[in-house]
Amino acid sequence: MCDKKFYITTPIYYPSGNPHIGHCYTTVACDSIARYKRMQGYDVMFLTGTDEHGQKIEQKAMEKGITPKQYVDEIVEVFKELWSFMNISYDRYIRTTDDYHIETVQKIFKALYDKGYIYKGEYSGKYCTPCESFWTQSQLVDGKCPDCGREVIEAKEEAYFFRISDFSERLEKLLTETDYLRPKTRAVELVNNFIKPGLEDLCVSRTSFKWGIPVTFDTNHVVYVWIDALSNYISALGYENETYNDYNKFWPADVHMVAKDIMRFHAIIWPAMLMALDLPLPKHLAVHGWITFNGQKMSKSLGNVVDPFILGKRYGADAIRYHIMREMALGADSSFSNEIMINRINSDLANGLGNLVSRTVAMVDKYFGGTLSTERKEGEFDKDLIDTALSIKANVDNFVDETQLNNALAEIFKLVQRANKYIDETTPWVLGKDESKKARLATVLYNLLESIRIISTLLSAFMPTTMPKIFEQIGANDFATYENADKWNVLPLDTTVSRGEALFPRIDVDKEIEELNAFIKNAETEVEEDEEDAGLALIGIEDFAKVELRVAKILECEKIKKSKKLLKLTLDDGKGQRTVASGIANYYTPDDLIGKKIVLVANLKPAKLCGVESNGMILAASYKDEVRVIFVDDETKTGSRIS
RNA sequence: CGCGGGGUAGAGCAGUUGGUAGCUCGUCGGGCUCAUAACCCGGAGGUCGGAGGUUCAAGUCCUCCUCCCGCAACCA
Repeated sequence: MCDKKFYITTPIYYPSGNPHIGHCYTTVACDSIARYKRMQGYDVMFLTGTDEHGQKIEQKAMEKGITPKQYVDEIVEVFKELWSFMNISYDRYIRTTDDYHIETVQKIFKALYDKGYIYKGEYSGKYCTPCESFWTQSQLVDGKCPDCGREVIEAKEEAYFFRISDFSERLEKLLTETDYLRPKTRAVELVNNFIKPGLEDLCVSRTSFKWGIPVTFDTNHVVYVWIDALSNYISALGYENETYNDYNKFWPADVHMVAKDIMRFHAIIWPAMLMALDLPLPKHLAVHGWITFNGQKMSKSLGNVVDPFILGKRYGADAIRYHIMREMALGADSSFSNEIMINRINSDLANGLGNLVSRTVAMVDKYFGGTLSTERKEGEFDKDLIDTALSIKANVDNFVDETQLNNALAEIFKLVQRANKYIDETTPWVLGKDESKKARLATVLYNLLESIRIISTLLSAFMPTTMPKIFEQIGANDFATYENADKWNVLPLDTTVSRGEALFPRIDVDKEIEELNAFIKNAETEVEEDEEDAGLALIGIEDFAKVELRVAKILECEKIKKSKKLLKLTLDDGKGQRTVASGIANYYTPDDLIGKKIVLVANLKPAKLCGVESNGMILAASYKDEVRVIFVDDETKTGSRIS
């Protein structure tokens, strides 16, 4: 029994689609830290899960004609399958649809209400009836719905609010004066953008959809995402429920790891909730960037979503884990491309580590028949190798504690390089030719085995599948412990090795990239098909007739200064001139357009965009990130109706 | 003047409190042959975005300019 505990969490993921490499990023990092801490003897709680409520899930389920619960059940299975595939050692998996979580959330909501931090108010927002959505003043575009551009009405909806503003000062201090936020550079951004302008009370309930946790004392309302999702970190420990009872043991969390898009909620709302509940705050919020693919943010429509299953099957889960963590710098985005990944796997894992093990074991096999003789002879170079080997554990410890996994790995690989160098320095193949140098040879190979033992022990948290294979090969099964990772002469003098398969086979870069690109192409095709399948509902001719399409000529065109994407077009619609703003500045220059004839939607309600009043829109075809305006040939009379 | 981050060798990045500019990959040359055509050593390659300023000394501090990227706003 030890009193060292460690609690680490991933966010709970939103299962509105299948998991991708981005989900892996956070989860693999947490898993490695969790494993490392377990190795160090901590009693670890590693939590992950899924956030399963909300309007979007409700809609998706409806589209598929199943219940929301059925819908999330399916996707949760895929998540769990992926975690199993990636060898994720979570201790607990929370689903916000679990009974105990619901119980906790309801109690928290009530408690905050009783304390006066939640009050019933009116969401006197702007409401767009067709979209069934509320918008804040700042979201409105010229007072109109940002989604459809129609008039919004002043509507009032009953809602509950959380007095988050009560905690402004404490939050600012938390962010700027403590090391809660990692990296801390983000604190400025948060404080300037959200705290300084004044925190608005947060709307924490909804009546517009039903798929959520009901407010016990007012069942028209369901608890909105903030309180529902964030509470998972304590409900999973049994806070205010009977299912678990290790809240006292594990709370406060040591690390919440999140991607930067949800930093805000974890940096502001979650601490505020805990303050309101009078609970201790988590120790650290580690924020990492996104994985970008060839410099672009990953997205399905760009067809660059990396499927972790495909990659894992080709290169092994550990190789993917390694690459993700090696590239991951706290806070920064890391670019992902098949080429970078393959090169990394080749140079670090195949050429560096894999080859080191291979050549060492092969030599023990070749010169000693697999079992080292026991006589020894020290030599130069030994000390330097041993010093390096014994120093890395402490450094890795520090990096892991600071959630700098890329640096932790770099530290370990310093020893890989040092050991490879040691082989060159000591030239064991020369020693092997001289029977009188057997003792020296045994020492050299032993030192290599010891180095590999330390390397593989420390790496076992990061690559849990492959490292045991190394233990096996170097005969270290009983000795590869954390305690031994800064000790020397641990393996028996007459240790026995056993050759095995190549740990990380070298990858043929060109061939693989070609094949991976083929996968991506296929994925793109599927997306296309999906989009076609998801076509709109049928309409009658009378609906179409409501749209007034006319041929118009572009008289003038200029960029709208305040905007990146908008061009301001002056059109002749046959009756007179009108101005239209169009988001095509990335695809066309004014010169491309002036004098051309295009199709105008003439009866669209006006809207103001970046200060320009737009009367209508012009038709363009869009595909992926390509946009082409529909031009009409010059003979067509300006102003003629299209039907 | 909305907020923030960044421009350092071909690419990707480190550079703490100002004091000889480093790492990984790539490239070129050499060494070695135990090993997964792997390993080891060395070279080339940077006026550290630009211009001023502070200083004995600036990638590192100050000012201005410029470009890029996020957020926000916006793709009628």
